[in-house]
Amino acid sequence: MSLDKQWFQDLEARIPKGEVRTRFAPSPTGYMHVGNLRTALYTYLIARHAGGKFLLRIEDTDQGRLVEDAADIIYATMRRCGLNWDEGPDVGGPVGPYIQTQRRDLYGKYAELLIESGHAYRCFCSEERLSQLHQDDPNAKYDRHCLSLTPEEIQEKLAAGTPCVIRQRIPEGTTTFHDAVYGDITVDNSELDDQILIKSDGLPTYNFANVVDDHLMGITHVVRGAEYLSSAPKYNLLYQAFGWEIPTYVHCASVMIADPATGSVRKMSKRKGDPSYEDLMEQGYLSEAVVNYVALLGWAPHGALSEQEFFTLPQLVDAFDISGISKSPSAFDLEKLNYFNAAYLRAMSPEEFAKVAQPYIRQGVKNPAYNTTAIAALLQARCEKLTDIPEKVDFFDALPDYDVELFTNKKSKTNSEVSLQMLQAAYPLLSALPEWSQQAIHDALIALAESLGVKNATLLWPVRIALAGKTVTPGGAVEICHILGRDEALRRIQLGVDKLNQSVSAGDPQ
RNA sequence: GGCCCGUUGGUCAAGCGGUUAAGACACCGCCCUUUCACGGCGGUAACACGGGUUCGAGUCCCGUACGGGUCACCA
Repeated sequence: MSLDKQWFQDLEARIPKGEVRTRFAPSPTGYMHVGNLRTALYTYLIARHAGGKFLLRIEDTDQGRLVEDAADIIYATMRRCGLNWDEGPDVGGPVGPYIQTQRRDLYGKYAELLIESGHAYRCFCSEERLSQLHQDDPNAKYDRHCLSLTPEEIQEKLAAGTPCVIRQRIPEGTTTFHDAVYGDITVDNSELDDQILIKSDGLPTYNFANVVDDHLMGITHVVRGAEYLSSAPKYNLLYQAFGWEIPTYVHCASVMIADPATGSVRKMSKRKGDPSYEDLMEQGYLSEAVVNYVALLGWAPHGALSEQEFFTLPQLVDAFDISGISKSPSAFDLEKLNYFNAAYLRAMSPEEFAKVAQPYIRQGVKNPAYNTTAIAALLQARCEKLTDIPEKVDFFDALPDYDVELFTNKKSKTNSEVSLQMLQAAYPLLSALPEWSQQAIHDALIALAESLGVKNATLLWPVRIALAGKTVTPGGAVEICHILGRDEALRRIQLGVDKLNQSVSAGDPQ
């Protein structure tokens, strides 16, 4: 087979030079995992920080694992996180196509190049033979059975249509590669297998497609999970065999999660029920909060910024630095994400918050008479995530069947008898209030407490219990009273009076 | 098991030869207060272990232990 030099030259001529170019290269097999998201984020930040280009490439060479619509989920997630790409499957670019199956013809030609230069060879070994080899010694590498085939034998098998793969020929010696996070790493080539470059279906393996595409797309920084650290030497050998410039490797340690079952940490895994980005969104987290939190899982800014922990995406772009990436795995902590999310919720303007909270409030409060904006105002400082909302506000629709014991609170100095007196005093006051505003209700109740000679809490505790039927509520007695409206508020207070009357007349001990 | 990587409080982490070893989450206490929060103040808690190198080591080197990764026609 003769190779068309011009074809290669044309392809190479398209490679942009003189700018930082990074790529996120997911395989479309499912959802965006937290570790993936972080890798995508760092990849994006490195490019943007340097004023370079960020590309998206879909690695779909495994026909057996394709998942319908998985690529769309990736696009949507990336966009929602603000990780916009300059080149990619849907937006095009100078070095496309950006989907590997659409580039399938090209990998074989490059593999052919390697065969010509002696860096690769065809292998006709059957799956049976290979599995037998593996059975004999599970740790064995390929025995290079096909390396000794003569050109005639190869032609013969090819002509006969024997399925074959192309393998990388690993040379003798040692290989050293440099990683921006881990430094120099040297391995003995005897540790390296003659890995398959082109599968028998003609498609490249991940390792090969990655190298070819990264080169052809002008990628300067290869950012990926640390699980690829051990295959990096094979990459270097491939780059060297082609005579290509080796990119800067940036390997990122795994994202772990505490496993309550074992009391230790393990790698995050969807299969074990650990949340993906999509799950977190469903659970009421804000995308900005997740991105901010995830950025800090395995990276920290240096110097003056080392105490800062709240970053917008543009601020991350500005502050991000590869040298701040951690070598050791870090654990995803939902508690801390909650903290970030709560902080983001509180930092929103009341209008913004009311807007995002509205659907969640409506899950708990169906009655259209109740103003969701007013309820939102009470909620803003009181929830860590949006999904906390419905159960916090359900008492507006229906007063729970609460226990009379709730009226007794030591700190407020209330018991059933005191509460009864308070409610009986509050009822006519509220009933006669000329204006049903929050201010008017507040002033009237505070004045009542003073005239009764009790502390505010002694009056307000029972009122709030009667109105809400629960000890913990968003907002105090005044706010709830106002939102419920006069009729409903009075009805509930009367209900409280009745309940207390029964209890007191029954002679219940305090 | 071979090879590679890692190890600062429960968690995220700063530190890059000389510090009383930052800060944040969580936890505890106090204050504020109309419940719960929010906010404010304070507190408990860490350099895995053993050898070196050095006047001096969390910081450098070597072991040990523990943890992780990887050894596919998966990515």
